[in-house]
Amino acid sequence: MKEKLQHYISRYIQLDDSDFEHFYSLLQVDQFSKKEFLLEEGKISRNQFFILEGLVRTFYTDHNGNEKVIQFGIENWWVTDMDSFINQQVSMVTIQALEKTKVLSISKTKLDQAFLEIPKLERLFRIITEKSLVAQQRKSHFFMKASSKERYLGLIKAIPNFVQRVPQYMIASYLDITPEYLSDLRKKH
Amino acid sequence: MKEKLQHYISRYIQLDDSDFEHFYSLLQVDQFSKKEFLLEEGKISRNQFFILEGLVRTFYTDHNGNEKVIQFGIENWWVTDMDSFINQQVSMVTIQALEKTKVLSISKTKLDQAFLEIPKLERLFRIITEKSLVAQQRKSHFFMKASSKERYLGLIKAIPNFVQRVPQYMIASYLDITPEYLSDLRKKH
DNA sequence: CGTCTATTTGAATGTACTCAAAAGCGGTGG
DNA sequence: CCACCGCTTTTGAGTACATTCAAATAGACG
Repeated sequence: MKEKLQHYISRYIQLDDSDFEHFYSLLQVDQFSKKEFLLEEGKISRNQFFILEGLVRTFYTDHNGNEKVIQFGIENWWVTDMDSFINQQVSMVTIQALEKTKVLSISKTKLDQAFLEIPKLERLFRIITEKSLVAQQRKSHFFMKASSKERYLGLIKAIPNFVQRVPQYMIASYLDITPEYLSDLRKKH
Repeated sequence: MKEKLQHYISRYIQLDDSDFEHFYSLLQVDQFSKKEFLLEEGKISRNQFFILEGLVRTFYTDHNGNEKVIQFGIENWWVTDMDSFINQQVSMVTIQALEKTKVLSISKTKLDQAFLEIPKLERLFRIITEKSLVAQQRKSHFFMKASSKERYLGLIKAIPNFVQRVPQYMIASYLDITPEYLSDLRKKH
């Protein structure tokens, strides 16, 4: 738990034990059972979550009342609605556990405090944010570039075992196609 | 020039004059004439650019040889291909000036140096990166949510005067529709 | 003024959607 | 342990949105 975070951090910056302990003391361990919400649409995202184990999805509800998945989050990922978290505005999205999920969470207030008290964290979160940005851009470009069939094949190639942990209609939603059409694609290959 | 950057920075962090001068000394003023490239596909993005004046587009070339615009950049924006810049990998995109464009540029090496010598810059770039991430996400979500007609209307509403500075086929490309279909949309409203 | 580039028009086509219904699957209670 | 219920996936028909391709028209610039 502690070690998982420490190991994660060590991939990006060097943080001595006392700084790490200090940071860790600002975090809180939380558990969410299947279907529970980490964040709900219409509320403000007060926390950023580091996933220790489990699986979550982020989705919004469109004007027809359909839930559209925009991201999945797994072990060793930070998740939140950045727009809501940073600007402390009402969120347009919901984050929900798809499995029993254990996280470390930190509030906006405490994170801001952490930045002041442990300057090295600025670097860590700069790097994490850069990684997120790159991931987000790669996703966008792939979606623009690829046909829906290629998107599907790309996904099962990129994270094969992950597809089995998630119902197909959520995969379809993530790929931005209807479940019916995904079913078609699967049949034809 | 100097003042533009200073003013921009002051929106996010407080930086004393000596730190600012130090940072500024690592920057270089560059000018690109219309159609010139700030970055070319297949090369590594060595620099990050702060646009002082002018207009650029970022695009990639798809398998049919069509150029697909993924972003425009204007005054007071930092542009680069983050994926290529951060990981110093070959870039998949090209950045081109659409007008005579004046920028401040900083190399990866110098920016890394700057982070070590002026720790406050970590915070500045963390914040800038967060802003970019949020902008990128807003764009993605809007594109997922809205129909192509809504995307067009949204664009001309968001940045009306900007549409006139850019040929229509680039707008179409940015909206991820064909120029023919955009022409249709415009006719019908 | 002529040439090159950008935009519009139109017809044929394809990709993906909607809606309705059937089939499959998994968990729960009797 | 089986039967049923609810949820998920598949199937199919009809349709809409957006594309391709070719050609005509308009616009910009030297």
